[in-house]
Amino acid sequence: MTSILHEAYERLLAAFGPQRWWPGDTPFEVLVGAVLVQNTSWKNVELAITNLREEGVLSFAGLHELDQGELEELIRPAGYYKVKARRLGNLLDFIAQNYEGSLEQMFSTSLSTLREELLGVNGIGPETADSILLYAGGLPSFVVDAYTARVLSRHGWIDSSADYHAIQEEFVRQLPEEPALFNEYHALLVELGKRHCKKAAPLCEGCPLEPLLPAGGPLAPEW
DNA sequence: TGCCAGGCCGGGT
DNA sequence: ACCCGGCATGGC
Repeated sequence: MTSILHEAYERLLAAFGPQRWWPGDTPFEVLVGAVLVQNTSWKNVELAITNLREEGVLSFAGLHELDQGELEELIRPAGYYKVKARRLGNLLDFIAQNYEGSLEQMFSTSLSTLREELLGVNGIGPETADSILLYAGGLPSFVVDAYTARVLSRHGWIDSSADYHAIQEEFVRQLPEEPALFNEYHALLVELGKRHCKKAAPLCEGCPLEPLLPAGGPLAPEW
């Protein structure tokens, strides 16, 4: 009843401990962060979030009514600020039109339906959608990011050309669909990536998963 | 000092 | 169906 991805999870948890992750005091804050963090370090996102909080607009109504130019200036530290202001606007418009501006109402929709709807919003791709579903909504949607793909690829557990959906399917296939597990696992993979699996470092020095390097190739049946 | 960070879109082959 | 440039700031 074990799998290589389950085993990897246990190792990461033992090595790093629980991450208690995704900084954000409210689901709305998490949702905003999910857009702002696109291809950007969390450090920069924190600066932008701080600006929004100090301006008193870190709420649905506050952000939705905000002038686009004002929004751009406030989120500037997060980079791509014009694009992200537009994408945030698109997302808030969507929530206003379909769920009366209520996240609670939005997250009461079925997971698969809501995911498709989010992907229909311009600027919301698979990772951002899954981050919102999992970290803001508490729904079991596994988040795949650049670190996840790199870690799995370097261990030979997936083909380096595997796309988002294929990678996500591996996790769903091997793990129970529990939001708390998906949440913690993604956080652990990001931590692993930061410490041992950066893009420029071909070797994973001191990687806690090193002993797992296999015997049997990618996703060997015995796992 | 250059490279990178928890993507995604649009236009070109 | 791919491939690629554009988007932008702050940290190491």
